[in-house]
Amino acid sequence: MTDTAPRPTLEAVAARAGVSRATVSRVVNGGDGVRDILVERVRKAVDELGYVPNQAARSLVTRRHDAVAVVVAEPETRVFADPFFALQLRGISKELTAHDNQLVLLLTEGRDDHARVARYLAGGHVDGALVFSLHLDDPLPELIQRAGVPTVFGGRPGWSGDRREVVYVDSDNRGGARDAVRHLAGLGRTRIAHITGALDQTSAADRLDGYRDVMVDADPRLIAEADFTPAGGERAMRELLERCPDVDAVFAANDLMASGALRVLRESGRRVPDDVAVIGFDDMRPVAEQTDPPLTTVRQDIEEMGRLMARLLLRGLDREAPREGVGATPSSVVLPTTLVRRGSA
Amino acid sequence: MTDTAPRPTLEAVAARAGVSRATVSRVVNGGDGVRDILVERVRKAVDELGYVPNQAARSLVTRRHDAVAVVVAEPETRVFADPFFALQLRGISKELTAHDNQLVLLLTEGRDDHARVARYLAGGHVDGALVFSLHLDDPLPELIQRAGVPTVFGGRPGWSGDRREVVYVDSDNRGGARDAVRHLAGLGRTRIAHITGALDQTSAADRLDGYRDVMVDADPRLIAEADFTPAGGERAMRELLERCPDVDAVFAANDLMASGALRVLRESGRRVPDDVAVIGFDDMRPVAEQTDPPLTTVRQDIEEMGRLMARLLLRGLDREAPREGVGATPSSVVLPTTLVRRGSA
DNA sequence: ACGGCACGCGAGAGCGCTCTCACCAGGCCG
DNA sequence: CGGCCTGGTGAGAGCGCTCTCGCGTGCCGT
Repeated sequence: MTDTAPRPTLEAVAARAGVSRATVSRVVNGGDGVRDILVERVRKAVDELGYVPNQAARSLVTRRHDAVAVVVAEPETRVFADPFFALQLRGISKELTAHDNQLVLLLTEGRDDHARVARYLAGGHVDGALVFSLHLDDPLPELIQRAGVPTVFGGRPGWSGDRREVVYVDSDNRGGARDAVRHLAGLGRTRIAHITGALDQTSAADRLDGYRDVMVDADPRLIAEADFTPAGGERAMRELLERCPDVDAVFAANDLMASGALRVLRESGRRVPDDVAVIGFDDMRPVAEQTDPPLTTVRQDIEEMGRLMARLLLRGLDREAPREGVGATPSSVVLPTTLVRRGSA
Repeated sequence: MTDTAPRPTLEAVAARAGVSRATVSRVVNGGDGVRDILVERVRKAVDELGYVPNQAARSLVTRRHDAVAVVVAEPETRVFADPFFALQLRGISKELTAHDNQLVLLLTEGRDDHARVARYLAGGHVDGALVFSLHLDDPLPELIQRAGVPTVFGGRPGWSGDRREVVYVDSDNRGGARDAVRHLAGLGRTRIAHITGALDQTSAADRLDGYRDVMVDADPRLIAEADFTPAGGERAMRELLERCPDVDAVFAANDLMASGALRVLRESGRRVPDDVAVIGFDDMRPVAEQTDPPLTTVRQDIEEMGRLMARLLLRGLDREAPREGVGATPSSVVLPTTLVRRGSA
């Protein structure tokens, strides 16, 4: 807990290098149009003095902050409980760091915080925002969009976004689900059940759609609604066994629920995968690799999603590829998933 | 992706309210010493114009940022893989938000990033830092301390800190370990083994110390070194069974390793807890509750740790309890742990 | 040889805010 | 009834930086 020493200013560096403030500024910001001799002198002075530009002063005039807000809505929910969040953040962080941007984290708890976040974003403290919001009825995305801050969403927002373009990055939930179910079908399974996630989240809804794409006229009793939690998975599995004792495969909308299902199946005396094949979603390593048997699951590249979100946002901010018409208004990206085969299917 | 509209300035509000900039500033910052009539007028003008203070301009003069950096070193390691991180962050976020501070997240990957972080902190962009660094030999804590930024560490840093006071928040790892081992002893177990965490982390070392406190002259073969991962736990458990087939209890330094140990014990035909009792550490719910049998473990209040770190830092920054001599220089805090009994011991 | 034209550099005007200080009322004391 | 405080207000000087100008210098063309 020490006090900050008085920091040298541009003026000080200028004096030491025997040039004007303007020249120091030029050097510090790239040094174009300054003779090499002077550049050298200034660099030396900067080093000797340990000069670091005052970001506040700079932002005041440039109106740029080189900072991006990451908004995570309602972290009580699943995002926060699993490594998802950490991985996305890591991807985001890497990308932002590579472009010298800071990451300002805003976590919201409940509706009261929405206003706070909106105010902060509208306050122009950051150049843009990356927003994670899971629930269909979450008012946050719209609030943010209205704040007029360039934004990229993590996961397809439930909200349709007027006519303004909403940019998001998501996994191919539907396609991944299709792959999973097709794999089960390819194994010769015919009574393939689905344990859904919380259906007020687009990811859960999309995975259900993927399931239906393949199981075109599936027995509706083969679909059990749950909530992405292990306990929910257990409950759903019990329901399924009761309704359809002949079930021979289960596609759970995430690994946590799949692990719950696995437990119930074992309790009921079913062998996995012999009697019932099980597939999860996410490829949450700590869970998927530790279940018995190890879980076959649909992997999504979480870290890459984060990185991509940041990249899209920065591109939109003209941080890279200034014009060229190339990335003027970036559009949403849906990342592919891959099926990871382990023991359970 | 919309552009930010031109934001009203203090001047504009002043004009509209028919007062001077100074008065508006006073009102915005608490409004002491301004007649109620004027306060009212200014508030109205602020609302009508949607005025939000420009933080950059404010920081420029106040030299305060109302922002705190959270530095997470080497997130490849365990912090990042489990909900730990998310929970701490949540605690930190809550506390910071309550005091109107922003959270700037800095994740470092490898040594190269150290300099970057140090530079950032030294750059005076934030008022203080909360630092998570796990490894004994990590140079980061020292770098940061030298940057002269008020800092609170998460977990006891391995580094002793010259003579400057190092402030940290930690769980009572040693005490928690003692409780666990005593509990096992209380169950009548005599051949109590310990699976350590990565011993280059203070938490692992402290838990080992706690184990030794109780098992004063334990058979050294009862101690197996591992690394906090499930695979490490499995390996260690196998070693233990080989070295000491008569082992009747295991205290693992975290839940992940305990889950691995559980698997190996089952494979070997041992019943838990009948033949071998098992205790973990952390109380990572998704793991501890899902093992078979559910894991008895030592709980630490992660979120509270985060909250406390933030509180200590803010207090050190004079954000609360300005003088009074009360919290002038906050000192480290070690939070108690509690034993959570489930099925495994 | 002289006018023009780069190019390199410095002077200076702000960016939007805070904060000190001087000023002007009143109300109080002597 | 005048001097003096006191509390409320406004004027103005910066905080450290960027960026536009305009002024020199050296170099080219004719």
